Amino acid sequence: MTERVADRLLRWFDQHGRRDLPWQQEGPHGRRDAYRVWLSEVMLQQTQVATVIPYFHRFVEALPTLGDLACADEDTVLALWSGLGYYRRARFLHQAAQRCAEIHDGELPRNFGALRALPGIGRSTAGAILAQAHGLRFPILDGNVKRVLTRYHGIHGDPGQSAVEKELWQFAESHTPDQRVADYTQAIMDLGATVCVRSQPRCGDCPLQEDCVAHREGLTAQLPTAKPGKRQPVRSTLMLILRDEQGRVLLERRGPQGVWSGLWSLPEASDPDAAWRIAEQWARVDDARPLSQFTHVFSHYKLAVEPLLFDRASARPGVADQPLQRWCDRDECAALGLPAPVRVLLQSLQADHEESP
DNA sequence: AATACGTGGAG
DNA sequence: TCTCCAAGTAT
Repeated sequence: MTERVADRLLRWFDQHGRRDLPWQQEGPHGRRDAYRVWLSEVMLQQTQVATVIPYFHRFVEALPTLGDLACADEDTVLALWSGLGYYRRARFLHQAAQRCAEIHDGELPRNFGALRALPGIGRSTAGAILAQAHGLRFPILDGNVKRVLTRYHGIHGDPGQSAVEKELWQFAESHTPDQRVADYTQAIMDLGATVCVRSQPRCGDCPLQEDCVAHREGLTAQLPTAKPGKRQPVRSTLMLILRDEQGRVLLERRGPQGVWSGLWSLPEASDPDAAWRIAEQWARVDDARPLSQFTHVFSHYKLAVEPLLFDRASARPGVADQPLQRWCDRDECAALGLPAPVRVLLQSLQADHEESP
């Protein structure tokens, strides 16, 4: 009889697991802080550990408790998230914190149903929080676990398909032990992240090698089944950089729908005529200076961006003040959530502005 | 069920 | 340069 999966993973974890991640540090009561575990789990959705770590440090330093998050401005939250992507996560996180303040006595619930009902917390994240923060026996099924389980059990088919996913959840549930659930959860993720990696897995170092179907049948390169690729459409936009004498730039808050929702970004136009109509409210159209174009890649399309710089712009009398528009200097930009390419664009411009004023 | 939703690193 | 996709969730 082969030793069960959980015991092999836990033994491997004691030797090779990651125990120094910032959200694993125990609080004064010898228990992990559920707020930090939650924050880390949300940041880690579709995002790698190395990317998350600096954002996590910055975030908990600025907003150390769930109460701090609940009371924070959305702009503050989005500024802390700026560059991490999938900004809906940040908005949901903020909303969930406010809901905890209102109906859960200012704490994250320890009940699966209540947790799952909070915005941005799905089945896997709810399980991860309960397992990591409270040691409760709940399975998780993230990308790491999917990779390990599809290979170990030899499961073919796109893991995004509901039938495949259902089967994976059943295996995830059945492997989860009663004891050391937090360590087990971390162990299977660590195995996926460091040994059972997507390309060229290190099967020689794997504690599950002896009865892994994919290893036995030479299928590690075929599993998990890749999802059918799609060609990404290309959209294009003009971004207007309206800059006044003090180097302040006009920003607009984006709506709640679509990409970069809730972030502050540059005014955009689909064609030059539309760009002139916007720009002439603030600047001389003659001052238009095209900057070098670039393409920004999203998960589902590409965006070809043509930046247009208008110097000597300023607020004009007669042009209605819009609450969704504001002129921002460098410090104000730093305090707002900006799309990554916009932040880069403005920073490069800032350097330029300081060198040759 | 299929799609929207960011960004950066790896190969 | 290009493809793939990483600690998923919501609609």
